[in-house]
Amino acid sequence: MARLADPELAERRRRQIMDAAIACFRRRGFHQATMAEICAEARVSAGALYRYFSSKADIIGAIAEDKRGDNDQAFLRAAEEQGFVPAMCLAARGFFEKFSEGDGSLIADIFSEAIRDDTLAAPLRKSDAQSVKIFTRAVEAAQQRGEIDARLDPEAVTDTLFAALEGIGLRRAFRRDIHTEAAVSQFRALAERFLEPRK
Amino acid sequence: MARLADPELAERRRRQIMDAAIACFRRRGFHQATMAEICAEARVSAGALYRYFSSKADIIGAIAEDKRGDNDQAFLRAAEEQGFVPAMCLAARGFFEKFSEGDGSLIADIFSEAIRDDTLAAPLRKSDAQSVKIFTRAVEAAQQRGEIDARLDPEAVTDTLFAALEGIGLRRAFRRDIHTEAAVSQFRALAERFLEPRK
DNA sequence: ACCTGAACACCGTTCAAGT
DNA sequence: ACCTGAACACCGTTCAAGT
Repeated sequence: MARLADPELAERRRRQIMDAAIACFRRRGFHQATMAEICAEARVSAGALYRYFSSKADIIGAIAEDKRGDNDQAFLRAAEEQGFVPAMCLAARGFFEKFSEGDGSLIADIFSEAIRDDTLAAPLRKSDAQSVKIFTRAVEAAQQRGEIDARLDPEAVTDTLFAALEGIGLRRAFRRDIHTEAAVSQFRALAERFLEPRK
Repeated sequence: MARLADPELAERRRRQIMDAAIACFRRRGFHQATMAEICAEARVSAGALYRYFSSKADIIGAIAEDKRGDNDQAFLRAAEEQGFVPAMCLAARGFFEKFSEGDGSLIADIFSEAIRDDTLAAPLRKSDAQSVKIFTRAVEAAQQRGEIDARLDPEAVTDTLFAALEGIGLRRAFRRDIHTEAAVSQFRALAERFLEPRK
């Protein structure tokens, strides 16, 4: 990538290309969508695109990094107002809705690219770790309020809940199951029993 | 695909190609591995390969179908001898070990291909449903023995445990976390609390 | 500096020709 | 019937030339 002079133009172009790419990936999936399509949708030439992104994988990486953490702050507020499990279910609903709208395979694609390509995975791990940190704080607060068993390790709880969320979402996308509320109930049943304090 | 005369030769060729493909996918991932590499590894020409598989996706579909359910019978026996959770953790260990050996991204690839491509997904859904059925029977037996809360829906339990297993495996592959035993413990903690009968 | 678009390299798939 | 491998179609990326 060449040196960029105007950071504001660069930011605008990156958004323009990412938005076009999101539209294309939604329609056809990461591997089916072609760079030519993305260029047409973004109304830039191939050469221009490669000025702002070093590869196709780089685009999906930027999209993933951009989207993650969007709802972290909303979750924190909800956790304090309504309690941890209801807030977590709210977050789960948002997540499952995205899957049903066709982002399901996009998330699977991101996983598979990130697992294979370390230069793509590194920044994603960083923003994932940030989300984990935020949710972990909410777990600790809920433990102090007695909502979550105090013997559970807060960070392990977060990671397990994220894994369950992603696993349920993937399996539903795989089965073409579009009943979002059923998925939320499934997740809630798991979370309640997992977190519940024991005598 | 042309009509095949000798079913035994056909089966041998398919195995030969699938084994070569597994080796290539392990080394370089589904999308990085080329058909030329698979042909070289299997010592057949491109034309010969396409006599037995209709596409690259078809190969990964056959591999997934072939591998799934390998351990279902072993699990059933273990569930009766040692109880449900220990047997499930044994299955989990086997699953996580595969992830650590580099099949992690392969499973992510299978998910992402299957979510996008319905002709690939259909047979996979069928064999997945069979595994679910087998594990569901074990859940019912464990409920009658009082190991699992009788109020839980057996099939939902199975699906949730599968989702957790796959989610934990994917996240660990994503984080380059190779501590299999830690993953098993994480899964066991979740499963025990999820399934435990309540007063 | 920023952009264009033709050219390049590569790869999945097909098919005419061989045994 | 079964196979070969060159040819084809396509796509991610680069780069010489333009403003």
